[in-house]
Amino acid sequence: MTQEERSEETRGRILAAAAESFARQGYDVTSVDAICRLAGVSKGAFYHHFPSKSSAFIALLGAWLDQLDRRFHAVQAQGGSVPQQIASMADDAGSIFQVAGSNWNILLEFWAKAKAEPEVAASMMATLRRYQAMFEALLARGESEGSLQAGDATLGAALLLSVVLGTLLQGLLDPQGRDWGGVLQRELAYVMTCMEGRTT
Amino acid sequence: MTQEERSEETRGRILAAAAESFARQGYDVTSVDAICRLAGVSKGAFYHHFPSKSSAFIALLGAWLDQLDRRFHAVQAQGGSVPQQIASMADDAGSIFQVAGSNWNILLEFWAKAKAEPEVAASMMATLRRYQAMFEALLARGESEGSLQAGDATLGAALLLSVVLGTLLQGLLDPQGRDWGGVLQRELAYVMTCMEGRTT
DNA sequence: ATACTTAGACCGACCGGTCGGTTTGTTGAT
DNA sequence: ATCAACAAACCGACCGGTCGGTCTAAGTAT
Repeated sequence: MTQEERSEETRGRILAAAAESFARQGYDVTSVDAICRLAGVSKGAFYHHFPSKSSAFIALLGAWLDQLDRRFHAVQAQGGSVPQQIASMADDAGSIFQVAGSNWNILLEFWAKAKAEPEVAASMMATLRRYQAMFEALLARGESEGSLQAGDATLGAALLLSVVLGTLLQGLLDPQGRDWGGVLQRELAYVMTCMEGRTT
Repeated sequence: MTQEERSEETRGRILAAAAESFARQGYDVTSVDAICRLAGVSKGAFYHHFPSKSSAFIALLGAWLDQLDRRFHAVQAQGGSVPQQIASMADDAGSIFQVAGSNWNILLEFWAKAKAEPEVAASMMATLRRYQAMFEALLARGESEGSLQAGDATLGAALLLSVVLGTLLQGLLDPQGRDWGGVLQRELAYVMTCMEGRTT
């Protein structure tokens, strides 16, 4: 294995260990030593790849948002009517709930840290606003192609975002409570049928 | 001032200081010393009133949930049709967004800590399920009194909860972004008009 | 091919400082 | 006098980050 490959793998192991620890215990409770232990790596290695503990956190946030974007664009690339695309996204998001041991808990950490870490806050705000704009554009397109009469696209986009985030939050807080993937699909289907015929 | 009054006031000051610190910096970052400094009280006083830092956190969570319950019941006690009551709750929840410097940020801390602290997790799950049940009952009542045709009350209740939580989350992450109180009101109004005429 | 050099990857002991919690002492109400 | 209410010094554990040193892959000259 070349040096670069090895280096990249170590970096990846550190990030994976950090993600798991942050998701399970939270950022502050997780010590750098614990991350290194879990990654099977020394502290020196950690600080060779990251200048600080928080920089690893920021890196995770970036990777996470990138992955989200890729999912989003994959759905949009496959085409279809607007209601179909939204249903697709609901399926996609829903399927994530079922992934056992997935690290979506780290989302709570991102959200919680946003109020103290300006960089996290900025990322989160930008992401929220970007998705709001994307949903608005999607609804407007649906209106123009005739598959929707949602009325106020801004309000509709906010509603869709709220439903997704709210359901996600409930799923994180009460994972065993219900089949949240299914709930999200049905909620969005419900809202979409409303938007398919209305004038307000 | 009697001893008991003085004691109660000190306890209150500690709780208020803890709430503010937790909301602003987060639970783990906040030191007991910082709480005491903010409350103008010594460490001895803190550990006289609370056996541990986390017990103060749990006490705050309990107080918070109690306050939420009181708001909820106040709205229900004033009567009115089901759609009116939900609009009332939207107004009530919406007005909270405008309260400057309110400590609703502590909600993020409660949510984040739920994954590591079983007691917090249990409280959160129980609260979510209780409100789900209350919304279900409310929708069922609306159906029986003829003011609603929401269809699946379980789904409808989940939808309402998701909208509220999702909007709340967005408001916490991007407070300056929009008038979230107004957004919540309009979102709920939108959903309610859907529920007023439908058979699915 | 082989010996030598170099630079990045990695190790792990260590440090200054902080934190949750305890202990001991003091005060004021009853 | 007694005891709850508080103050303040104190303790041991731990944490983020540093630093001198080691190892090894990759280049270079021969």
